[in-house]
Amino acid sequence: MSKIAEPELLNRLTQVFRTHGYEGASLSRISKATGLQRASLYHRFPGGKAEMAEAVLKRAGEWLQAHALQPLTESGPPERRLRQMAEKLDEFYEGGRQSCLLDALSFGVEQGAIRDHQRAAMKTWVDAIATMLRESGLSGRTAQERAEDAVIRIQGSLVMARATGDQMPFRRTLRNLPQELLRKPEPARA
Amino acid sequence: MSKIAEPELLNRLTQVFRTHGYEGASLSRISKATGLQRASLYHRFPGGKAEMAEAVLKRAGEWLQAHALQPLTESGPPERRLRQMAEKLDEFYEGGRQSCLLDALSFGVEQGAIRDHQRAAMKTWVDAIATMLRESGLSGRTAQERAEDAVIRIQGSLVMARATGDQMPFRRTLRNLPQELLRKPEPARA
DNA sequence: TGCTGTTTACCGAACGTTCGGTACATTTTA
DNA sequence: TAAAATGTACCGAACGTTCGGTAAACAGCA
Repeated sequence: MSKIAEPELLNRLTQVFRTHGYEGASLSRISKATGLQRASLYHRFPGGKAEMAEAVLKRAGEWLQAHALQPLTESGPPERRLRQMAEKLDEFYEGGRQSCLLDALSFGVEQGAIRDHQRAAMKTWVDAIATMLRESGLSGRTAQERAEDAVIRIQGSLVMARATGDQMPFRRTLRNLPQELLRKPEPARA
Repeated sequence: MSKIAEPELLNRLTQVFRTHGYEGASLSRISKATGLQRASLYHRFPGGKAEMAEAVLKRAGEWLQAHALQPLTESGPPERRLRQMAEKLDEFYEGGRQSCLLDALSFGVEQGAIRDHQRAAMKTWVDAIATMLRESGLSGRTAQERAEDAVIRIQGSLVMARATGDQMPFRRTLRNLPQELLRKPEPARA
């Protein structure tokens, strides 16, 4: 059928968007990365670049859901479940060498489906962690804040990794994530 | 002399780069935002867009150094100094509504002066916090990691703010920053 | 002071290139 | 052979950049 199969095509598209952002992901670059000419790309994605970005976001979201978030809902000690998530995130972001699409595609994209998708993905991610933390005994409010904190730390360490070229902070963040999230809540301060 | 003075010019340039990233900051957009025609921009910045981005980075770095990092070196309780930094960061990022240039300009920019500048800026920032934490009694290693953590949290919460449109996580991150950084180090775990 | 040459700041128009996108012919597959 | 997938050739628009030139401020000197 296709000279290049859908999954691999999406892989390469993802790579381009992650590296260059939305505006930097020109059709020339995409064409070069995928081996498909402009017209062939428009055959696969009649909606053009916007549809490519959406497809890439959708797929990344599905992968994360299936591999990183799904373990959170299973049985076993909470710390273990969080470690599984961290492991998958490490894989997804290639140890900090790859950017997050939610960051890369948040510049220059005004509104529309892409923005909506981003917002929803972020919420899904936070909610999944928060739900798990609540089931582990944390209060609703603490669980929510820590879940946000977890995503914040991951995103921030990816930014730092990209800006400095050093992946260590990212890996350390992932490693410390489980215990940070599960630590005893400190009493409210004066 | 100038129809638009240097500081205000840089303000508007900063705004464009923050919002759209490097590739998204087209000369048309910059021209519209500054009120200067393309050619006039090249009078101010003979090096073109790259020089504009550099100038913007330089200025942002100087502002942060003078307003957010300098208080860290002064006298007074550490927590108070950190609160002053957080206050200035809140101002700089307009409560989470503005992106960080270190993030925005990290896509699509291959290498060269801009990349070097980013790397240096990130290091300066982390070092300033780490030095202060060390002076507050934290061990060198803990201080370094927590300083990285601080920057990570700020960057991450900005990403989240941008992706979700909600500024609360950013503000909460800033508010909690001082106590998070100064809390007693936990003993090494099993 | 008045004159003159230089500098500063800006602009309109155009440069060649690349952008995202399309019509249509050709190849591949079933 | 019909349909699906890909390639060739091209479009108008926008890209970053440069050129030639204008108006005003500034300089030195009589």
